[in-house]
Amino acid sequence: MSAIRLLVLGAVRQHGRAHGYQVRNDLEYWGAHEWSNAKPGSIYHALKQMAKQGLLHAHEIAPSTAGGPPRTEYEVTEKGTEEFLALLRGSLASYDQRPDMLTASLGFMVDLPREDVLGLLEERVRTIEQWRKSVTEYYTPEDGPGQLGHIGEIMNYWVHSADTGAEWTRGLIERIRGGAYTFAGEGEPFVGVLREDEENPYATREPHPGDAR
Amino acid sequence: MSAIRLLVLGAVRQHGRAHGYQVRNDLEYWGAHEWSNAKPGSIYHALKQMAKQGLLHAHEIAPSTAGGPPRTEYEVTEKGTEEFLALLRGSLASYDQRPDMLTASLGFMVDLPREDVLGLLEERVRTIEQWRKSVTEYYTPEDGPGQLGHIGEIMNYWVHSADTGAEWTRGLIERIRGGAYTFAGEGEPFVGVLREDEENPYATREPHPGDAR
DNA sequence: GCTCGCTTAGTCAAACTTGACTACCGAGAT
DNA sequence: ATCTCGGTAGTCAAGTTTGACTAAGCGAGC
Repeated sequence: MSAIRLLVLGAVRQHGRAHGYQVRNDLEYWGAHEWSNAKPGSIYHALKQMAKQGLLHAHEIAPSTAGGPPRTEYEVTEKGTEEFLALLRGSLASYDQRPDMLTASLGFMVDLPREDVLGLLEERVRTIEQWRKSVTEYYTPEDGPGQLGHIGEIMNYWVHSADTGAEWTRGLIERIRGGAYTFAGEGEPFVGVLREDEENPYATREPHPGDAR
Repeated sequence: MSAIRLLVLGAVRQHGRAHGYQVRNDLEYWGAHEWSNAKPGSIYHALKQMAKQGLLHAHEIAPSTAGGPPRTEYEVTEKGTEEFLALLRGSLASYDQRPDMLTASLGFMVDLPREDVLGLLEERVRTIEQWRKSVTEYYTPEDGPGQLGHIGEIMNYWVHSADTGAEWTRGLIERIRGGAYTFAGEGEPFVGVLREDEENPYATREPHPGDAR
């Protein structure tokens, strides 16, 4: 699964009630069009689909005063909140090697209590270690590792990714355990969306070099 | 773009001529259903689409002797070979953070001359360094990095990934420069597909732990 | 001689993604 | 007065992905 549902649910949730264009602007503000598949079509599709599945509640609204077609506003339902939290926990704890999911869940991690996040990240480290073990066991032929030829580089890459990913996760755990950031139930939450009247300082900027998506 | 086209072109190319089920078996042999979106539907779709676009040439074949519906055999056209090499070079040189593309291109890298691969990997390192620079410049606010809150962890993760990715690439460059592996034009190529009569030792195995795809 | 299950080979609908496109309004320029 | 331009809000067709499903032959067992 892509990060689009997590992102859209998270954006609507932070507003309380939001229309598609607002969500679209938030995701652009977060730079999500750079590191995920957050394009207009995907966003509107996700909104409609999740409304159909009862994760969002859609309010039909009269034409906006600012031009353009009439807009629909959405609210996250209880079921939607559950889904959001499940997606968030899942992508913090699992090692699926998808940078978009991890990036999105880092952005939302403060919506969970500190202790929960620590537990999930520890689970993540365990998952990575287990994955590493299964890879090295599985792809080491009986005749010794030299037999694989250049295919061994694939395993080498995977193991390197797993090791550095685990190392980074341990660093994050330490920082969080050391008191960094403000988590759910610890006071004023971090504000990560644009207010209705606020302009987006990151709109229409040039892409990063080397982005081949 | 996903890795499916690169994988399918590569598989057909190594056979010279192959039908869909053969490609499907190769990809399973390579474990590609574990680390990419190589499922039956995607494979057959890619074959048909690339045939329509002239990258593959389709031969209609009589019903197989082994049961099942009649099968279609494919051959890579000249245009398809160009596309394959372009995809391969592109995914070796660019930093798109997609493990499936890099994994696939590591598997096929020996289809290129050694010097070409070295050049592409050096380009990869430069691309990563440039990307890292643009990220750190862009996301460091005027008031100092502390202002970002937990959002700074996203940048931290990206930078960590970039640095470890560059380091790994430098290691690979060294090994290849040191004479490892057999590249195009250097003699007997590595055989990476199943012969028609060979059984697949990796068929229907249990998934790796922690795979959340 | 018949059924059950396995392998072979591929199809299909539903969902998702992509990039381009539409339609509307207001503000400033002509 | 009207024209065009940029911002607002969303739609659409084409392509891709997913997971379940089909259909045909073969061999083991009854």
